Amino acid sequence: MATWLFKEEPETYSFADLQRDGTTLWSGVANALAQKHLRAVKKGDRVFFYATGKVKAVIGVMLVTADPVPDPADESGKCVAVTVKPVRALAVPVTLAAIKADKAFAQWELVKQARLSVMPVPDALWAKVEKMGNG
DNA sequence: GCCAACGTTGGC
DNA sequence: GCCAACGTTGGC
Repeated sequence: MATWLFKEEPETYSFADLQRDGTTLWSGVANALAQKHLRAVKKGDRVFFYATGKVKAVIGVMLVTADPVPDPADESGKCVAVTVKPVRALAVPVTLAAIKADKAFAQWELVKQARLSVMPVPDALWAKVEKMGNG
């Protein structure tokens, strides 16, 4: 099982929206590197929901419920999308500021490459964020 | 195929 | 609201 982080602007689609919907197709990822990561996602993988914009924090955990499929919104047919469902909201949001303040995260794409919207999460960092999110 | 110009994203 | 970083586009 691999672990990932997906970014979304909560005014576009929030974690609460996902909890309400029960499941959603994570589509509309256009960036080439983000697509490369997305194609490597597998059913059963876990994903952090990171809210951009005003929130700027990891706020929830999701589960991938199906392997990547062609993104129905993409006319080129090259992009993929994955289906996710919510697992739980973190007790405490893990803010970008808190992540940046800890040098263990210094090499992570979340810190180094602000515009990347899909990225892997190394095991050690996943455990650390989960611990920080438990409050 | 290169690169300048332009557009977009996301943090501040 | 601004701007840095980065991606994309289009002219050559």
